[in-house]
This record gives sequence, structure tokens and C-alpha cells, in this order.
Amino acid sequence: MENKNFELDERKEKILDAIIRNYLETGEPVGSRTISKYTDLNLSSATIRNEMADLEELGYIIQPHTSAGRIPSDKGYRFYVDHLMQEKDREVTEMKEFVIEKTEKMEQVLKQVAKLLANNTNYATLVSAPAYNTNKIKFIQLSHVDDEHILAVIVMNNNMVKNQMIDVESSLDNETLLKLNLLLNSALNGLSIQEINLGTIAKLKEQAGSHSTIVGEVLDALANALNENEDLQIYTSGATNILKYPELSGSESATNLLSAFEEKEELLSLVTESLADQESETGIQVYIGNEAPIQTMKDCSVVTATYDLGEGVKGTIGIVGPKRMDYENVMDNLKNLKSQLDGIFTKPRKDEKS
Amino acid sequence: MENKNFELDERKEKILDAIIRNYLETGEPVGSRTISKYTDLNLSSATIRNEMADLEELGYIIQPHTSAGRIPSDKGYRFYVDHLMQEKDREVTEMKEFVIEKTEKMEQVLKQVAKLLANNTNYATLVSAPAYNTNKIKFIQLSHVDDEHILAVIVMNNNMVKNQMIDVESSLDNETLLKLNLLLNSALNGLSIQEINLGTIAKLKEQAGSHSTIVGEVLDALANALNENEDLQIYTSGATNILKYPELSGSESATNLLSAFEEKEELLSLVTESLADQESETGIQVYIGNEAPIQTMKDCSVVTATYDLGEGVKGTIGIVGPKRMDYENVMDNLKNLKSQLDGIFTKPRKDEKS
DNA sequence: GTTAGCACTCAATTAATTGGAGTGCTAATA
DNA sequence: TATTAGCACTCCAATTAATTGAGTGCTAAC
Repeated sequence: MENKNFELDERKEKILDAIIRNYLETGEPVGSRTISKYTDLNLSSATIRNEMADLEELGYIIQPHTSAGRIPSDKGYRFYVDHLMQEKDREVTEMKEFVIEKTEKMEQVLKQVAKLLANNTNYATLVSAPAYNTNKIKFIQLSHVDDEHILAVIVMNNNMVKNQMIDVESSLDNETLLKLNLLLNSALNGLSIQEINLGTIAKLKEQAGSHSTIVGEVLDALANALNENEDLQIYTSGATNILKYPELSGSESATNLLSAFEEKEELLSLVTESLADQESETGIQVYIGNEAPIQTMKDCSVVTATYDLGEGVKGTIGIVGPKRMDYENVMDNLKNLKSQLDGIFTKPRKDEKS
Repeated sequence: MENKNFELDERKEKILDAIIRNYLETGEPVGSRTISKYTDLNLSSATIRNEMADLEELGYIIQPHTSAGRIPSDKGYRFYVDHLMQEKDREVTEMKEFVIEKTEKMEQVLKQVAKLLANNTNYATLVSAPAYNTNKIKFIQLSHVDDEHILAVIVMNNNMVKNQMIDVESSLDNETLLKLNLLLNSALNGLSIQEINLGTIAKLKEQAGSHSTIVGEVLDALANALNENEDLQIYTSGATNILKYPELSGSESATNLLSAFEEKEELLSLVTESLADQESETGIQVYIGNEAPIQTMKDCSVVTATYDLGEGVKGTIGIVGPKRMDYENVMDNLKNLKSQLDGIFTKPRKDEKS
């Protein structure tokens, strides 16, 4: 009655909690007798039955068929995640196995994170590379490769490097190349991709004079190189874990899920959605069943965390599994990895041997 | 009797052929009555039965259980592939859908090839990036990025580009950098990775004088960049197709296969093996059942083709599916793609619009 | 408000039944 | 001697029937 929430009194909450916990463990519909013993409420199964009937009416649990036990509904899971689940706030340092090897290559790290998470949770995981669209150009260089090709090397703020080969009609002499280099650098250095607008471009081409076509190509290449790579940098692991859960592997949705993880294109919308959805203070989002951003995952639960490298550069870590998911463990893991990733690539790393 | 092969007379061959073709189509064990009608031999089912008994004794076909039809054994498939199958030698040009969009990026092309093949065959496919270890260095450039970093850009013969960021203690002035560039290029241009031996290195370091540590780092970076990428460049597609075939998806081997395609590490040995196994004049290898290079695929058939970019640079295209595989179609597709890939990256490409 | 008791329901397991495709063998046929 | 028709036999696969048991809802007593 005096509980903060109107629908459920404390006893109902406890019973719901017990039902869900039990179901998470066993995966079997749970009956009144089980609860009667499982809890410390000292109530008979008959009483539990009455309460369960109420809980079902309120939509928190479901009976797969008459004369079966109850399983949590989406609403039930939601309530569990929001109110019942106790988040274990272990300190990060406790978990030795989680220490990420600091490698030069971001790619390696992210792959490793995906794998680590999959191993720890037994669900399917994905990690998106950070979206560097606010990142700035640090340095551009055109080099003569052979008579028909110029190589454009672009270095970004975070020391990410992009290459683009450019075909040219006729060979350029060194002097022109040097001039173009100078021109491009003075015009573009310090700008982010968004900041390169039509004005900048027009001005640049004007200054380039007879070589404006080359400049145009460089700009195309720039946009090209940066977009293309951002588009689809998602690392996944443990997709086959999906098959471990009968509630998923049975239906054809399992195949769709596996395909999604193989093609990765569909996962992109999951990432963007989750990046947009950051209301919670923890930076962790939970999608249950139909709440999931993409239809393919309507029979799953999806938990995502957004890691933040500072300056608006963000990426996503995600876990996809059955609704009957060990939310506590999953969120714990995510929180942990998130805190380790936050800032890892921008932080100075002086402790390396080489 | 006067047949080139000792075990089977012509009639038995025809019957075996009919059995296998029928089984490839239907996936069901095939009985004597079916064959009696299917072929133009005009034999009664009883006669066929006798012949089938012989074929079984010789090991070409198998009876799943008494009172079932026969299915091909591994030996049967092998005979089919080697002697019975007719390879349709369509000209390449016929197949419009196969035209590969010529993109700048090798990666894109290979991904596309994998996908194309998976779509055309409904099996799982993999494409390995070519091993460029015999490829030569075309051009090296060190650039000043900031006070603590130098960027090494290495362009190979085939216009492949590698980057490696190098940490330096203290900033180098432009002149030194220019000198180093000159030195590195004159020493290393035209060499393949194998050709850079200790002598070259010692000499190079000597010439570099006080900057020999930098040179060392560049060489490390070089080896590093080139090895690392060669290690594990395998593109896959259609792995989930495996689930379409009951004989695979039933057992747990399906999960193992899917994992192998997800992790990709295991596939590496498949690639190396198939590169080693090139006896056939067509450049295509067929592994049936236990012949497969890796244990995970013992219940499958694996067909690989080796494409050749010239100068010893080679890669593999592979298909993994059930033993009951449409070998003709698969080999046709592989031959086709192989011929399109052969030399594609080294050939001059003048027909592009830009 | 709680509980014991009882009749009822329904999935899941196991057992029994049947149908049919296919074989192997034998004896007749060309 | 090779081929074929005929028949008894085998065994999987699919169907139906019987059994079990966990769990419920309801009622009446505490």
C-alpha cells in the first residue's frame, strides 16, 4: 500500500522476484509450490496461487498454457530490471581477467573486447568502433607513387590513418605536388569532416588553379575514405551462442539473428539507436523483447553500453541473448568494460615497452 | 570389361551415376524401382537390385538400414566427381551477374566475391586475401606527424598501402627525415620481404649512423605491418546456409562449423592446405568428407579454387556444404570467379570513369 | 486472510498400431 | 546365362492411444 509503486504491494513484489529469479535459473515455468518453498514468506502454495493469479491479471507473468507454471512477461522482466534486480557494484579493479591488453591497434582491442564479453556471458556480443566524425584532420600528404597514381595519406587527430590512391592523367612534378600539399594542409588542417563546407571547397579549388581537378579528387577521396570506414566497423563474437538457447534456436529467428551477426549491416541500426537512447545515468540501455531497435531481435533481450572517448567520440558495446538473460552479470560486465574503454584511446600511453 | 577402369563395367557406372544424380536432387535414399525408370537402360528393378548389391559390396554406395534405398558413399562421390560428372564449360562471358564491380579496394572485391558465391550456391563460402609475401616494395615514405610520432607509409608493387605509426623520443627535423627517406628507398625499393636479410639490415643501419634506431623501428614496423595483415585476412559469407541442410544442421557439427566461420582462425589451415594441394590442372580441389583439411568439416564437402595474381601471389576461394552438393554448379562458379580474379589486381585498369 | 483438499487440464512421454517403400531370394523365362 | 516376376520379410516413419505428472482453480474449513 504505502509502497512507492501503485500496482504491487511488497508481498507481490517478492513473489514476482522469486518467480523471475527461479525462471532465470531453470528456464522452466515455475509453479506455486516451488515458490512456496523457495521464499522465506512461509506461505502455502494455495496462497501463492492466488497472488500469481493477480500478477497474471496485472500482466507481469504469463501462463504458457493452462496447468503450466508461470513465466515472466516482457513487463515482468522490465519491472525486474528496473526495480528488483540488485546491481552488484564491484569495483573494477577486482576483476583481473578483464584487463585489456593495450595494443597499438584499436581494431585488436575491440575484437578482444567482443570476444572477452562473449566468453564471460555466453551470449552474442558486438562492439562498434567509435564514430570519429567530430575528429579533426591533423595532416594530409600527397605522394608520387608512379606515373598514374598519387597516394593521399590522411592522419586524423587520434592518429588514425587513411589512405586513398588517386588516378591521374599525367604525372605531376615534385614541385606541384609540394605546392598542393602545402595548400591542402593550410586549408584543411584542424577541420572536422563536417566543417568542410562548400565555401571551403570553392576557395580551395580556386587557389589550386589548374590543378583544381586533383583537389576535387582529394576531397572526394577524403569523404570517401572516412565515410566508408565509419559505416560498418562492427566487431562481433559468440554469435553461435544463440543456438545454445532453445527458446531462440528453435524458431527460424535464430537463423535471422545469425545472419544479422554475419552480415553486420543490420546491427548498424542497433548501434545508432542505442547511441541515441542514452538517458540513463549509467550509460547502459536494456531492451526487452519488442523494445529492441530491430525487428530481428524481438524475441531477445538486448543490453548496450555506450563508451565515450571524449570530445563526442562514442561507440557501443552490445549483448544479445534470450530474454531469460542473466541481467545482473551482463550489466556488470558491460559497466566494467565500458569504464575500461572510456578514454583508453585518447589517454596518453607511455607505459609501453616500445 | 574393356573399360579404362577395372572395378566397374559400363552398366554399373551408369547405374551409379543415376543413383548419385537422383540423390543429389532429392536427398532421399534411392531405390531400385526409381532407377529402373529413371535410366534408359530398360532394366527391371530386380536386375538393378542385383547390380546395386554389387555396387554396395564394392563400397560405392551405402544402405542406411535394411529396406531403405541406397545413398552414395564418400568413395561413390569421389568416383562421381572424378569420372562421371560432366563439367559444363560455359564461356565466362555468358554470365552477366558475375561481373565483378571493379573497386579500388581489394577488400571490397573479395567480400563481394564471397557474397556472390554464397548467393549463387547456397553454401558457405570463404575467400582468402592473396598472400603477398613475394610482393615487392615500391616506395617508402616517412612523414612527420607530431613531436612524438612519425608515420611510415609503405606502398607495395600492387599499390597496396600499409601504415605504421612510430613513436620517437624526440622530434626529427625535416632534413634528417628527407635523408632517411632517401636512404630507405634506395636500399629497399624493389625488394620483397624475404629479400630483406640481415646483411641488408646491417648495411642500412650503418649508413643511417646515429639514426639507426629509427631505421630499426621502421624495419620492425615493416615486418609487423606486412605479417599481421597476412595472417588472417579471410572473408566469409553465407555461413548460415549450413543450417539449411538437415544432414548438417542436425548434429552438433553445425555449431562447430558456424563457429569456425565466425572465428575464421580455423579456416586458415584450410586455406594453406588448399594452396599446397594444387595438382589439378584446373586449379580446383575437391575434398569429400574425411578428405577435408580440417576435422570440423569431416561431414561436409569442401571445394576450393586457387586464384593467381601472377608472380606467385595467390589466394583461395572456398565453398563448404553438404556432401550432397551440386558439384557441377559449384565448380562452374568457382572456375568462373577464379578466371575473373586471376590477375585482376595487377592488370592495368583504364576503363574506370574517374 | 490463509490453507487443505479435490477435481480437472493439458503437455510430454511412452507404447502400440499401421502403412509402405524397399530389399533379398527363388523360380520361371528368353 | 542373363533377366525378370513374384513373394516373404524387414524396418523406418507416421499415426494413434494410453499414461503420467506437474500445476491450476475453486470451495469449504480454519
